[in-house]
Order: sequence, then C-alpha cells, then structure tokens
Amino acid sequence: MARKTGSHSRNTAPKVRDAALRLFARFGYAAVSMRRIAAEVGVQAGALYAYTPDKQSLLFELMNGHMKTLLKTAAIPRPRGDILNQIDNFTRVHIEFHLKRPDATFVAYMELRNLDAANFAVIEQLRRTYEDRLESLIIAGRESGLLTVPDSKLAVMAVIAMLTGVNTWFRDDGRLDRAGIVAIYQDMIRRALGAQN
Amino acid sequence: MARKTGSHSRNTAPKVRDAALRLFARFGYAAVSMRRIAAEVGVQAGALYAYTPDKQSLLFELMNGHMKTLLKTAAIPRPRGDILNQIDNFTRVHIEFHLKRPDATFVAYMELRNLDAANFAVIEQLRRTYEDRLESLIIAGRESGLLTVPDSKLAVMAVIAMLTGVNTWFRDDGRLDRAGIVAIYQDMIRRALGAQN
DNA sequence: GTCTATATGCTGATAGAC
DNA sequence: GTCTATCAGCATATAGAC
Repeated sequence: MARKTGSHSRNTAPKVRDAALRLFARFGYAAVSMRRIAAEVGVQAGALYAYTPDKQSLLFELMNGHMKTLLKTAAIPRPRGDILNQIDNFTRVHIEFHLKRPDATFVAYMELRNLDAANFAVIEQLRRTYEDRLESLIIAGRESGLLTVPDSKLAVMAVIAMLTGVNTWFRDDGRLDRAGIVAIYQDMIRRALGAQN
Repeated sequence: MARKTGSHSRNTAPKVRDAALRLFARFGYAAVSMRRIAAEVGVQAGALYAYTPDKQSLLFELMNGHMKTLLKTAAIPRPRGDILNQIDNFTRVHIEFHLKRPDATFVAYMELRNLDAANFAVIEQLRRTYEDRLESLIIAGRESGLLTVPDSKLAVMAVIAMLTGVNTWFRDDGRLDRAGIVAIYQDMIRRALGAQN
C-alpha cells in the first residue's frame, strides 16, 4: 500500500493497450492521436508515456503480442492424425482465433506499413513462421499422395488469404454461425488442395 | 494560347491524382499531407485546391475511378462459353487487372475506413456489384451441375479473397510470371468450387 | 502514476496578388 | 493556375509539481 496519491495504475496498462487497439482498428494508427487514446483511458496524454516510450512502440507491442499468441495457439500439439485432419484443424483454429480478435487481426494486417523498419522485420518473420507451418502440412500431404497441389507456396498464400478474409465479412448475427463457416471452409480448402476425399 | 503567366496546368490534374495515389498507397491517407502531395507534383499546397475541393474528395475520386474501371474491364462481353471457362476468365481478368494497378488496389482495400459515410456507401455498392457477378456465375455452375458449392456467398468471398491476395506477395522478378500464376489459381479455384474437370 | 503546462512543428484550408 | 501568407488547431513528446 505504498501507493502515492493519484496512483491508480493497477489497471491502466491493459486499458491503454485495449484503447489503442480499438482506436487503431477503427480509425487507423496515423489518424489516432495520443490525446484520443488518453481520453479513452481516462487520463491525460502525458500519462501514457509511463506505459510506452512512444506511439510506435505501442503499435509494435500490439502486433507482436498478436502474432506471438497466434503462433502459440496454432502450435500443432499432436503430430498424430492424418494430414487432412491436420489441415482441417489449421482451418478451424485460424478462423476461430481471428474471429475472436477482430481488432487485433485488422491492425496486424492494415498497419504493417506504419511499423518502422526494425519492427517490421520482426513481425514479418513471425508471419513467415506461421505460413511455413501450413506449407509443411501441404508438402507432407502432397508427398503422401493425399493432396494435388500445383505449387505449395501459392497454395499457402491462397489458403491464408481465404481464411483471413472471413474477418472482413463475418457478423455475429449473420446467416451462418462459426462452426458452419468452419465446416464450409474446411470443405473448400480440402478441394482447393486437391484432396481425394 | 490565352494562358496566363505561371499557368502550366495542362498536365497537373493527372499529376495530382498520380502523386496522391502513390503516396496514399505507400504511407496511408491519414499520414499523407496535402503539402506532401503538392511537393511531389511540384506545386505549392494551395494550388491543389484548383483540382479538388478537399482531401477527402481526392481519395474518393481515386477509389471510385478504380472501381468503375474494374466493373468496365470485368464486364462479361460474351455469355457464350461454358461456366467453367467464364470462371477461368474471371480469375484471369481479376488477377491481371489488379496486378496492373497495385497502388489503386491497395488504396481501394485499405482506405475504406477513411471515406466519409456517403462516399463509403457508393464504393460499397460498386464492390457488391462486382461480387454479385461472380456469384451469378457460381450459381449458374451449380444449377447446371458443373460445380459443387456448399454456399455460393461464402464461395464468392473465398475466391475474391484468394485472388486479391495475389497482390500482397507478387513480385515482378519472382519465381512465377503472371500467366503461370493465373493458371495455378484457375486450377485451385475450379477445385475449390468443386468443378468436375 | 498522474497532473498541468509547454516546446516545436505540422495540419487542412482560404484569401488575395499576379 | 499558381503563388505567398496566414488562420486556427492539433500533433508528439517532455519537464517538473504533487
């Protein structure tokens, strides 16, 4: 209880991150001022600099955290199960993960150009790691004769673009629920990859 | 020859649009100032307002022109030919059109949130018109038994996301040329749509 | 940890000269 | 059609009080 007067920061750090994420997603990094983030949190602009050295770091931490969590969540825990099941699993996890985090997903895709060079390289590396995992599955599937893929790298790009695109049109009160969407995408992706199901 | 001193605007209008497009694509609408556009054109900031009433209109005109050109280019000139060929054609035209205009494509996708409400509605309508054309093809293919598509709307979103994603990774000095990429995407899209080829 | 006050500079847009 | 000059406001970030 050695807290000074005016100090109620126990929840401020996550509030800053939440406010920044929400505002960056909605209006874009460049269009959001530190004053606006502060107002959303309920402090003055200067107080934000107790939590981040500058605006750029705030953006980077949000994107870096998002990518790290993605890689952790999408870690393949069990190498057992055949390749088609693993690809179905990738499809499901990708859709569920990103639909659960629309703001972070949007920021991670839209604000890449607002990262400085060093930060961009870090995020780019994480993105590549994620893509490589999917490519490994596709290559394994092709080698075992379960898939017919003309080009594994293009297949990766096509599948990830399809999947991430879900976030752009999904609505909670829409015609299909998440499980239904996952099932349809699993079907389309298996087919696109030439699965002999 | 009734031109006043200091008047050399014959090429300025397109220069303004080109500069704005290039800068918006690279740094984002919100991060680009009118002064910076003017500097790129080689005039002072005030001179831009002879060509656009404000910055917002400049963005809207770029996006509106892009979408109108897309709809014109992708107009289906010949209803003859079977559905699979028409879908292959859609794939080819989409990829070629967008690879030819990387900046406009990028701006059209990234800057939607920076349109004011009225302008956004216009662009949204054009985008929907484009999607509806593809859906018509898919529905016709399904009805004639050529395609197996669990959900035509999701199929549209998946296909367009796949196709537009090409712009994010394509490089002119890359491993595959445009024709090669088109062929692979035609194959993956036919398969995704359950074509019995 | 948060406040107020401030520095330094850039923003979109307009007015009037030429 | 383009220039210069300018308005009024907001930007990021820091300093020092409490």
